[in-house]
Amino acid sequence: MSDQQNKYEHLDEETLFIVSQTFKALSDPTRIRILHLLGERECNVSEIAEELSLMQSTVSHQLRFLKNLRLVKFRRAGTTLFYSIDDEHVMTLLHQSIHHARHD
Amino acid sequence: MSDQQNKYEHLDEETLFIVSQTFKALSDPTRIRILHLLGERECNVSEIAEELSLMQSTVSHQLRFLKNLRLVKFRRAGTTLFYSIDDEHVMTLLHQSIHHARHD
DNA sequence: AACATATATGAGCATATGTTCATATAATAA
DNA sequence: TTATTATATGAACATATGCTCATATATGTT
Repeated sequence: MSDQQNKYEHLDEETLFIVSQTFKALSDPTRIRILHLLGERECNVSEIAEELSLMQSTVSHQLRFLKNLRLVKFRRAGTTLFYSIDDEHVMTLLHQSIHHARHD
Repeated sequence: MSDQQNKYEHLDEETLFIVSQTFKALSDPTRIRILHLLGERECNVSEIAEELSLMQSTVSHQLRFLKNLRLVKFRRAGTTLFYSIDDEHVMTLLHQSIHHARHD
């Protein structure tokens, strides 16, 4: 029989990268606010900026970040882009964390 | 009757702070590796450094970070400090994320 | 075409972050 | 006490991050 040392199974590089990227997306207050708002309703860029008192440019930059990670998606209506959530799993993580922050 | 506008309920500052801090802790590969290892077994500082091929100083700095957020705790045995997980909820978030990273 | 509106993008800047090196501290042993 | 081992800490550095400003692009309108 082989040794019963039960060596530790390291996380592989790819998993580590994906996981850290995901949490990084959720680690910034501005992105959390944007995701939380989009969790309530679909919004265009200027609506987000106004509702959250952010510069249009700030919102646009963060939306690009979130879109690259496929956490949000958008549909076009003329010159207006409506953004919405594209990753329910990440929203679940966010909502769990919010729930715990409030009840701990 | 009042308007049925259903205004958006903003996240309060404190929740936002706690949530972003929590995810920030999980957003760094080194901290993820340390937490994941401690999720398997209690370890002292040098064990962590050796198992993960990190400098003792790096491990110690990150453990302080995690301890400040009360994600880990330690017990003393002579000059040796054994660290272990102190926040099962955050470990749940981590494990969920790892699971999804592997299956998506 | 010219113009208006909505959004995206690049550069610059200030701040935050993570690692390393050198050294300090703490507990124990001789 | 001195030496040894384990861990913590501060400073310095390089890189990453997030915001703002100015401007570009894209669509629609006249």
